[in-house]
Amino acid sequence: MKYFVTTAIDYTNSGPHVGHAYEKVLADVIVRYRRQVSHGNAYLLTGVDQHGQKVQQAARQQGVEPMEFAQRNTDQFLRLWDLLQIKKDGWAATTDERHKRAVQKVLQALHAKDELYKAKYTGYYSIRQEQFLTDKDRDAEGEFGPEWGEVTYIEEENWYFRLSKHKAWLRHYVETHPDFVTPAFRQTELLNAIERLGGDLCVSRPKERLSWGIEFPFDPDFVTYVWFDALLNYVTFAGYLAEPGAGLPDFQELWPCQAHVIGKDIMIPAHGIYWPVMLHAMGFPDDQMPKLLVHGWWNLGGAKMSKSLGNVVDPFDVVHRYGVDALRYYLMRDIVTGQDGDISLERLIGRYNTDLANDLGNLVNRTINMSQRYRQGRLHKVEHSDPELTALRQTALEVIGRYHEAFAQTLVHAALEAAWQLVRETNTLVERKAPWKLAKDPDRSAELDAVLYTLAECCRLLATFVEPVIPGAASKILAQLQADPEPQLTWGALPDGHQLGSPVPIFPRIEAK
RNA sequence: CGCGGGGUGGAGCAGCCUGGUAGCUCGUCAGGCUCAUAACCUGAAGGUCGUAGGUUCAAAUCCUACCCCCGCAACCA
Repeated sequence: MKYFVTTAIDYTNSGPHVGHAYEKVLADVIVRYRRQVSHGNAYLLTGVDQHGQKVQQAARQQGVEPMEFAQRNTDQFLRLWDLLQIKKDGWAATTDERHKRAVQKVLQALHAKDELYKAKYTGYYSIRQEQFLTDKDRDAEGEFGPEWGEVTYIEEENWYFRLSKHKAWLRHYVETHPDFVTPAFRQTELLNAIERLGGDLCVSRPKERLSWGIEFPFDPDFVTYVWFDALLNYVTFAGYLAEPGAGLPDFQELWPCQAHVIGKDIMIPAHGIYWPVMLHAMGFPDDQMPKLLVHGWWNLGGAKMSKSLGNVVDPFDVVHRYGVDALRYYLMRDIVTGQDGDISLERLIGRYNTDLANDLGNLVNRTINMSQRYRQGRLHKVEHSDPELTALRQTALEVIGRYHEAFAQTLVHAALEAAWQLVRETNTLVERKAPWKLAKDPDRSAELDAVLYTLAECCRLLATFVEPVIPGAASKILAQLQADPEPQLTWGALPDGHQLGSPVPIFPRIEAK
């Protein structure tokens, strides 16, 4: 079994902003941690949602084919994930033929089980916005405003999924599986939403209205509703119903998914209601249900980031100006997983300069430098009973425990906080032991060796602690230590006689503009 | 009674689930060190943890009521 994590697949009607980046970094960090503790047995799936009306509309506005338009935005996302060092194992693009075929098989199977039915729908329809309107779309006077353009009352046939039939099952499932949703407070919200659940889910769109989608295998005048198509990516790209030789993973190896990493906006109804019910209807037993990890939002100056307000932060720009380590570290450090945060470039620079440059980077630099200066970079793993060194080693062991504990609850900020306790105490030890004084006293030569070894070993551990969050920097630290790049979260992995490399600042300070 | 989140030293945030000396970063003040990226270390000032009750030997943490702020059409993590 592999530890399987997915992200939401991003909608390709426009390019990425920093919120998209946050989610992918979070998922990547979780998977990188799991790879550390399970010798690489983890799998990250991310991708793009390319079908649907908004894409078709946006493409038309620009006068290009939907596929071309979607591909353009897809390329943007791919470029960003590369830039952000997102180590994805699978790529879910919903126009992939393998996905389409699997979705059609699911539709066919649900149809055969009488989970789908065809019915007429009547309602108000906005031609300009190409969508049905509900009472919520009415203005204060109870009218549909001019933003909707011409509104007509129409009748349309569609396919429906028997959602409400499974309401009781879903309520019971969520109530009896408190780990279905993380963080816990979201479960209340979900249960409330389940109670309000009314009718069934319309899962088709007539082709004459929307051509950009997956065709119904048993009724070619219809295409699949975009959410129904999109949610299935989590199984289709994990190998569910895949044909032999399709180049997809072995489904048994991955499923059930340990964490669908999603934003709070798409928990209800898509991931908290539609998705588990779809799986249940498809025949997935309760012990094969996935888990949800719901994250918060980055606001800007206290306001929600939105394309229409134009207050979005461009992740390409941030990486270009401050580097990928600065962005990844900031996104993971300055928000509590699950809560909202407020993004600030001043704080990003501050976090980078104090935590990474001053505290961690400088510690590594001074450690290696002193070893080079006093011992030509060669470590001596000597026995000692120095209480301060013993205490620091004890701290290191405690931090290993807290690090695992934090990740067990996917509290990335807590893992980093734990690591920084070790950073601080190691820096304190340098002051206390003052190796530059020990170096002048031949009688304390063994003590100096013990100190230098302890410092180097702490640096090695710290590199491992930060690897999930800032993998590039971590490997640079390990390279300068000339340590084994394989993570070893135990004390004493550096052997006696180990030769360190040369110190080069890893996090150059960002100077204020 | 729509749903949910939040209110912790000057600023920004942890801690609350699993009650027990209030913690981190920045800022301010005073010292130390010189190995290091003018980085590092120590000490100090500064908080009745939104308000009022309750439970308890003990409450930022649990319970009740109230006050204030934020989000909940679409784009959208």
